[in-house]
Amino acid sequence: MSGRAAAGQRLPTLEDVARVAGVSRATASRVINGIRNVDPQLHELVWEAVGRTGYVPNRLARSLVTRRTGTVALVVSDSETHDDDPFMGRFFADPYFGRVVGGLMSVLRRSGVQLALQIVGTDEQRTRLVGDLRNGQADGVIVLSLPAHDPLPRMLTEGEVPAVMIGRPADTVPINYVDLANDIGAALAADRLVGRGCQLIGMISGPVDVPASSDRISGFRRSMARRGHGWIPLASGNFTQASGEAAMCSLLTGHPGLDGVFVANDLMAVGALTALRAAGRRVPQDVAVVGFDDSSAALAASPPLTTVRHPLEDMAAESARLLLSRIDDASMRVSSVIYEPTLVIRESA
Amino acid sequence: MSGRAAAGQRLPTLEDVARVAGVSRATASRVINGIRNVDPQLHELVWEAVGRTGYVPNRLARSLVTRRTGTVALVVSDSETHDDDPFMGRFFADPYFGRVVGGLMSVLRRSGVQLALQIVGTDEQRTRLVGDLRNGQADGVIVLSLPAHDPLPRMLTEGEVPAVMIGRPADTVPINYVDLANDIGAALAADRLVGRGCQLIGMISGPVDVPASSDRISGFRRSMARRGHGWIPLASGNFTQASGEAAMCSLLTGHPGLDGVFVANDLMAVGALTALRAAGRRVPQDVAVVGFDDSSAALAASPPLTTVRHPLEDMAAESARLLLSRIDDASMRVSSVIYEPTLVIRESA
DNA sequence: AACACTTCGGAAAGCGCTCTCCAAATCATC
DNA sequence: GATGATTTGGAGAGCGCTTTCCGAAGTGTT
Repeated sequence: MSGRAAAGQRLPTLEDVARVAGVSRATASRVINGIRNVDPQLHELVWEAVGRTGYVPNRLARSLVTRRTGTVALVVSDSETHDDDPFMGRFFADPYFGRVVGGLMSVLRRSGVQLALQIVGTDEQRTRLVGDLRNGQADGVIVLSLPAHDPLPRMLTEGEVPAVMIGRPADTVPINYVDLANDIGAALAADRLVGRGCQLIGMISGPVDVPASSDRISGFRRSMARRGHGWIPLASGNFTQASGEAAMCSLLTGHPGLDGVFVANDLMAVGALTALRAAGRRVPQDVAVVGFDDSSAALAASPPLTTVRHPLEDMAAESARLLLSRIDDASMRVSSVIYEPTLVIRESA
Repeated sequence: MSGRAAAGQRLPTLEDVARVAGVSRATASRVINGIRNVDPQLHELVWEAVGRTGYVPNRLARSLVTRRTGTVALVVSDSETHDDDPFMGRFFADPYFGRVVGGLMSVLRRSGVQLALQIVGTDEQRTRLVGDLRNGQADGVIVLSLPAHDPLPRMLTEGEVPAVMIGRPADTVPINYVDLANDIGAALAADRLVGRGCQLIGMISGPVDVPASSDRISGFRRSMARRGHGWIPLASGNFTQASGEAAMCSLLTGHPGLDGVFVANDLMAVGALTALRAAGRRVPQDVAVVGFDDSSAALAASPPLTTVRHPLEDMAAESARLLLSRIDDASMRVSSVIYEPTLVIRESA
């Protein structure tokens, strides 16, 4: 049907289509883009020529003039690390990243929008990124910001690049974001642990300077205080399984009577489970454990983790929708969406 | 330092830089791209103008003429499913995807190459994709092909698009690929299980029509046969945890005396562990379990899984290197790399 | 039949950049 | 100092596409 140009040849251009159809380039363009009314007869002729030549519009050329690329960038903003730092590897291996991509794609695919992945580690890379974006490299960006104080969000707003963050920025920046009510999630965990009758309840947190983490800490503390637990033992890790195991050990050493623990993410919770088992504590009989994220690790753990469900896919999808409408309507005011987590009860608490 | 153009304004172009520096566009271009010798004085002038104007080259325009985008596409080729099919979500949530991205990025980042994500489900989308690629949408592609018989690899070679597959194509296609010696991995598992003294050994496989999966089956069968186990009970799942649990149940029903099982991936192995526990079997005392992948689930499982380590990041990195050199040298012959897996011994076997 | 109004196709001006070609300038050589 | 060989800067032709502008043709009204 479609006469593919012999491989290796110059590909057919709009010019070729126009010639074959016997019309001007302008008319061919109008037909192909469905713009304005075109005589049905010519219309037909053009499409036939498209079929015969095997024409495929060149997106680059089109973007150059329309100033629209049909591409959205997912930028992962990392703090300055060595190139060989294995951290990024760990980040990608964590289901977090994939869930975000999946959520974004579920929306972007429908709109025929592409996703381009960008990783920036240094300020120089950030500057270059913003420059490229202002130049129309992508129509907008979804930002996944890892460092506690990231200059990127501000750079983006100043550069007037349509952007949506997943997770609230640490500093106050007028940028759209989609976030989770981390404090509510922590309160859910507190409820469960206290409701179960736990007396001495500890917490294993993530790094204290990233917003998602500090919100979980403060939310947990506040909620526990309201229930008469004025002080709770705290150990912090870095969201990895190993750090969770270490934190659990230190918690157990300082407070042997611990009978409940809230862990700020599932991966660390799995580590905590290991430490607990090694210490001869049964879960949930001796120590109840509540995790956070409801990642696949929660279900795989034994016992399966009671955990705060983080609707990450939904949040990512929403951020994509937000970005898309922001791209269509530049005048859109900054608006953000906060999702409420729910508690998934399994066996660990 | 850099005089940012007021936001919302037209961005400075090469033309502007040339004017400010008092040279021609051609000279400015040459200086910026470091091409040919340029009078050191002009050189200086141009860079100064770049700084003063805050000029950032427009990649789109550049790509249009150079026919190089500095972008590589990661294509996930899926079989035709409903748009709302949750399968893709599961795929992204699995660490497999993230590990591939991480491996690719570790190489691409260094070369300043971007990664664009593409998902194609229907043949129409595949056709459009190849068209776009031939038009120079990306310099090459890394293909992650899911369906058993995917037309994409052949379309890509016929379209002369530089491509590297991760995982061997099911049909014989002259395309570069990076794969794992799945059969050797299966043999490693067989060794371990037999070496432990297991008498009745079963296997839980993935879908029988995808190469990675069938290679594990045939490799395991062959290796077991060589050790005197002419026939092994087989149940198959679809690589999900739930399917692993179900498969284990059916295996146990048919062969209550089972004392060893090789599971074709860790996620299913975790499911199998659950089924085993429910059936009152201790692991590894009653039944030894060997998984495949060494994903994070293996370490999180209890007991931690003995598993065949799949060096996915390394493979992805290698595929990126292969693609990059293929892009630089179009004449490069088809060449593939096969990685050998290793066995990671933990507690489950 | 003359007028204003609308509809529609084509010519051509770019979008921002690279790169070929040419002329001018520089250098070396005898 | 004249000649040829080599550098080096600028003019301008595109890359493939969209879109403005304009004139020609068609429609309807008095």
